[in-house]
Amino acid sequence: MTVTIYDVAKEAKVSMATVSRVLNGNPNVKPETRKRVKDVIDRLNYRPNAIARGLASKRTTTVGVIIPDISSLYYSALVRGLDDVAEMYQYQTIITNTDFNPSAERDALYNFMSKQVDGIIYLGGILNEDTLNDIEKASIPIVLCGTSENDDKFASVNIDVEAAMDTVIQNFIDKGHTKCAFVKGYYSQQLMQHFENGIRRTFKRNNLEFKEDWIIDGFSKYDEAPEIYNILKEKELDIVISMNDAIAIGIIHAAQEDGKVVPDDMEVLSCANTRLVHMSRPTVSSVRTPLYDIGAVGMRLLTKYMKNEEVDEPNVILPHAIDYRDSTK
Amino acid sequence: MTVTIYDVAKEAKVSMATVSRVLNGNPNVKPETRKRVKDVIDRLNYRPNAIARGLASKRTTTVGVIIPDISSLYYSALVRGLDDVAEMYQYQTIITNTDFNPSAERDALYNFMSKQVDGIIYLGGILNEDTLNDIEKASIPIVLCGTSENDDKFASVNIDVEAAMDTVIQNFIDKGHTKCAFVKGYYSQQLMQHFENGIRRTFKRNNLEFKEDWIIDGFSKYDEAPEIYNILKEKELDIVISMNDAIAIGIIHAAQEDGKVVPDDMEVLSCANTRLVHMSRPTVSSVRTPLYDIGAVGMRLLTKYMKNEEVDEPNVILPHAIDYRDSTK
DNA sequence: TATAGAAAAGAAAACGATTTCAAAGAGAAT
DNA sequence: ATTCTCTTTGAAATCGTTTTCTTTTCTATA
Repeated sequence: MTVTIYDVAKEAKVSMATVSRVLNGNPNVKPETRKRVKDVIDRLNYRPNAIARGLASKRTTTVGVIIPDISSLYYSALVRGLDDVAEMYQYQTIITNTDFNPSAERDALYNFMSKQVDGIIYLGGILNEDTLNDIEKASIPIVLCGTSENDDKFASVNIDVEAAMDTVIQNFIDKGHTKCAFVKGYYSQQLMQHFENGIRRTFKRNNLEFKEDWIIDGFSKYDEAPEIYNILKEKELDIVISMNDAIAIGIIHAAQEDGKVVPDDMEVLSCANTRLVHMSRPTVSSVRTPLYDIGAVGMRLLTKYMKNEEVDEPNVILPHAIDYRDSTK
Repeated sequence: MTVTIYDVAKEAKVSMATVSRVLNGNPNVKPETRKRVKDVIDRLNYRPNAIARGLASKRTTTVGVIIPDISSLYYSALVRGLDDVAEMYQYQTIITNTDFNPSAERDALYNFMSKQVDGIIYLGGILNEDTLNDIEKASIPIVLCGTSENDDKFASVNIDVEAAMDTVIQNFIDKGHTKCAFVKGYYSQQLMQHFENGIRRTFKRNNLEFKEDWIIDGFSKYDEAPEIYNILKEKELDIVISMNDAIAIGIIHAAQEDGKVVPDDMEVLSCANTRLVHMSRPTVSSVRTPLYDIGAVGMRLLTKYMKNEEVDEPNVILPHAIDYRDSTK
């Protein structure tokens, strides 16, 4: 039926071991033998069974990816970066959406372990302590991308979000503002915490109070923006830092609907950096997070671990910038 | 080191076969034995090795997905639908981005075969004849989602895009228009062909000529829209059917930049149906393609094939609608 | 009490590769 | 011609399951 390494061996009049050597580029094969085997492989159209290979070698050339939601522009940009690098290094990815659900994350992780993935990229929420231990016990390399884990236990790739927020807020304060709304989004708690920390520390440094009720949480979609806008209006907050692009745009639209002009009557800045920021009018000022690169660098880092290469810096901080566009003055 | 089925068997004082039976819910196990084995499994924290399982059973609970670009809103929406259903049926997906590159598609397909996937979801361009034969030979179930393959050789899920275009164009013609631009996008040739066919047939039925140079091809990104707009202006085309949301929005913006008012001076309708259509001003009229559902239904269909269930209709056509928003009169 | 038949359990052969270890072959040096 | 070394090859174990085929153990009936 399907042609196996045994068929090739028989046909080429060598042992399975030799075929295996040819397959894996082992140099200890006489050139003529190699050629003979290769010819047979071509002729029989033989393709090694990756599952059998995985069982024997304990390597699957597969990496598991945990992600909240692939249909989000933010995460899919990350994933594209990570997939492209995986492809370069001949790995495939198994992606699991978890919507930040801890038990879904746990299940996914155990699934990965059972499928013997060579490594894991984690873009999720908070890792459960027990699950963590199990991953460590299985000694599967794992890299955290853009989730801003405090713990230096794991390799990670991020930007310095606190610094980014510091810059943004200082800029607003320098222009005479003393308050701002912070609209959270559908991201991991820690990531949001880091953003918040950045905002807080800048207010503090300037001896200004950051009021708890400037934090607006619990919204995740563009459609909910009018609701958010009403809250902003009520609280008389005309500087808005939104973690989410789509929500930032929604707030702008809601303001316009209300007869306001952005940025004259309200300034909006987004912390995400998807294509959307260019696609609204006015265009949205934002923190330039290199999403694709975070994914790419994360996967590159992971390949190093998977191939047991030297890693000089396990916690990578990528550069960021603030792009001021038309939604701010 | 890692605990295997053998360890469980020894500890529970049964054979591996019995443990395997418990694992797979085989009824031929005495309840007390079952309990004993289960207890040991829990105690040892045993997790079956999916690779070994795959080798022995020839089932991997994995499906391969071929997709042009996961970072596209269009495709990631499809994928989310398909992933959710896969998850329900306990399958994981391996996703490969191919950018419509035929050789990348081929490689991905062979990779899937070597990894012994239980099924394949294809959202790509055109399948190569040889590759096709190999898939058939390997008898791996495959479902085409939203790629509008003419061939009824494979199961598929689509909307009737020709009918959709017919409706749209007839509507424009009824309002007295006699020409329209058709801006292609980053989708499969066949899909675009189907859209084009729909447009053509409606013009023909109305005894109107559809001019070849109304077709604008070769653009894929929002940023390129100003260029497209210039072409439109030159050709004096004020009705624009864009296959891509982002490009539709870009054209609207370019028109506005040029002092025109959409829809008064130019009407724009998009064939894609991503969240973007709501997020521009004016909002974009579009064909309501149920992307998530196409993915979900496609995966459901695939599970039927993978479990050898009865399939009554392998070529599913999902309902569509035309949503007229503010970019058309 | 014997016994047929069903239910439960075990032994061992797959599955299709890699990998270890030993053996054979080929030259080179003496 | 013999020995030694290095290269090339093969035999067989191994990876961790499932599955087939027996064998053993029950249960119910005669």
